[in-house]
Formats: sequence, structure tokens, C-alpha cells
Amino acid sequence: MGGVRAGSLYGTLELLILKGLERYGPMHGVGAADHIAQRSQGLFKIEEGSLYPALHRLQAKGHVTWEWMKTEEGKRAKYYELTRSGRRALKKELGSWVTNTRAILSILDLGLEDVG
Amino acid sequence: MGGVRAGSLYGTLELLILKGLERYGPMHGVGAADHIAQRSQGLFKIEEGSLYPALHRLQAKGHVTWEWMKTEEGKRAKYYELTRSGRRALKKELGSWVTNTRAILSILDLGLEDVG
DNA sequence: ATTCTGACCTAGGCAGTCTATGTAGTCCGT
DNA sequence: ACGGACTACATAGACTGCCTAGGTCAGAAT
Repeated sequence: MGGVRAGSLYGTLELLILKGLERYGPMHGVGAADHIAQRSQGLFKIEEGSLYPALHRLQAKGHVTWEWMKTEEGKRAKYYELTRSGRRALKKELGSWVTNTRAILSILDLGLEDVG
Repeated sequence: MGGVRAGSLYGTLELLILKGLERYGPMHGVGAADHIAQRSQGLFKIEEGSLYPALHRLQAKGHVTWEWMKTEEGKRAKYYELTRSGRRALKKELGSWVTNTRAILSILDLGLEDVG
């Protein structure tokens, strides 16, 4: 059943979404969540109650914009795109995440080989 | 002033405390927090309002026990010690943390060299 | 004795995720 | 054309965990 209460990524969801938009260009909400699920091999299943509020926060901060478009199956969906500010935020938050993770690794007395 | 709102370690505080107890044996609350601050080079400053509730949760789960003792300066303090169940929990949560972190690394398209 | 300090405690706030539920647009079979 | 199924979006309320901002109490220092 894999799949973890994604409390495990508390605080990193916005970062993961931004990264997805950078890698693949405009995506709709469900697409972004799917991307996260796939890249994590199904470990993180983002629920809609987490997903949409996160997208709305990103938009409120000006990190993304959106427009209605059609999916490949012809359904209408909001396609989100990174803004310049979003790219800046991505870079910055990526840096923080790495710094924090490095610190936790050190506290846990783990080396890279344990994570890789 | 370095020091990050430790929201950055949301969900990992109990794990970090357990690890400290494993490494150094019985410690009191402030000692555990100091250990985390030191190993993270001052990045994580655990506030008392986070620290004590976390210790109480660990105790409620049976992962630690405590007894009153004296610090080197002669002050009384609760010294916490890992229980068997605590060691098991440590091992398990360590594994989860590594798994989750690995997944996030993959989503962020980062390699070990970026974290190490 | 009084003050100071270190360790402990807790209520209430807040942010982010989840559960549960609801809505609207599009497709498809009949 | 209509009904039903499906997809994407949306949101209220619960819950968890860290923080702020108070406070208590024992022992040391003066």
C-alpha cells in the first residue's frame, strides 16, 4: 500500500510544486500532484485538501499565475506557470531545504551514503 | 543571528531527541536542546514550548523514562533515558526519515553531492 | 533573607496537512 | 438531447506540532 501521510513533507509541498513547474513547465494541480507521486515512487500522495490550498498560497505570493486550458482528455483545468518571483523563491527555498537537511543529517550522525 | 524558526524540522524533533539520548546517554531537556543546537551549528534553536511537549509525548509513548538528578552546577533536572521501545522507535523513525528524504531529493532532482 | 538563575511547565496561537464533502464542466452511451 | 460518469477544482473543520508568552520552583549566590 505504500503511501505515507504526507505530514512527512510538512512545509516542503510548495517547494515541490515549484520544482515541478520548473522542470516541466505549466501544469495543472492534479498534474503537479501526480508528478510528486511518481518521482517519489508513490510514497507521497498529495491530497486535494493540501494541494489546492498550497497552489492558492503560491498564487497569493505571486509565485505562480494560471489560466484555464484543456487537458489532453479535453477537460478544463487551471494551468499554473512560474513567475519570475516564483523562480527566485524556488532557488531560495531549495537552498534552505538543503541547509536544513544537512543539519539534520549531522544531528542524526548520518552520512551521504545512508541517504543515497 | 542565524537560527531558524525550527518549523524547518517539523515532525523530526522527537527523532532528534531520541538520537541524542542514544549518542550521549541520559540527558535533561535543556541538554538535549543544546545538543541539537550545537550539532546544527546553531541553526536549530529548540524553544521550550516545543521541547517539553515533545519530551512529554515521548514519555507518554513509553520511549523514555526520567528521574530527578542534579546537573553539574547543582541544579535539579529531569534526566531522560531511552527505553527499549525508544530504541526501536529510533531505528524505525530514522529509517522513515531517510526514505522520505531520499524521495524529496529525487523530486527536487538533487544528488547527494548537493546535500553533502 | 533576598535575589538570581537554571530547569521545568502550559495555555493559546498559528500554519500546513488531511478528511470529508460539494460544485461545475466535459465526455459518452443511449 | 439527456443522464450518468468522470475529472478537476474548491473549502470547511479536524488535528498535529512548533512557537510566543507567560508562569512555577529549587538551589546558588550575595
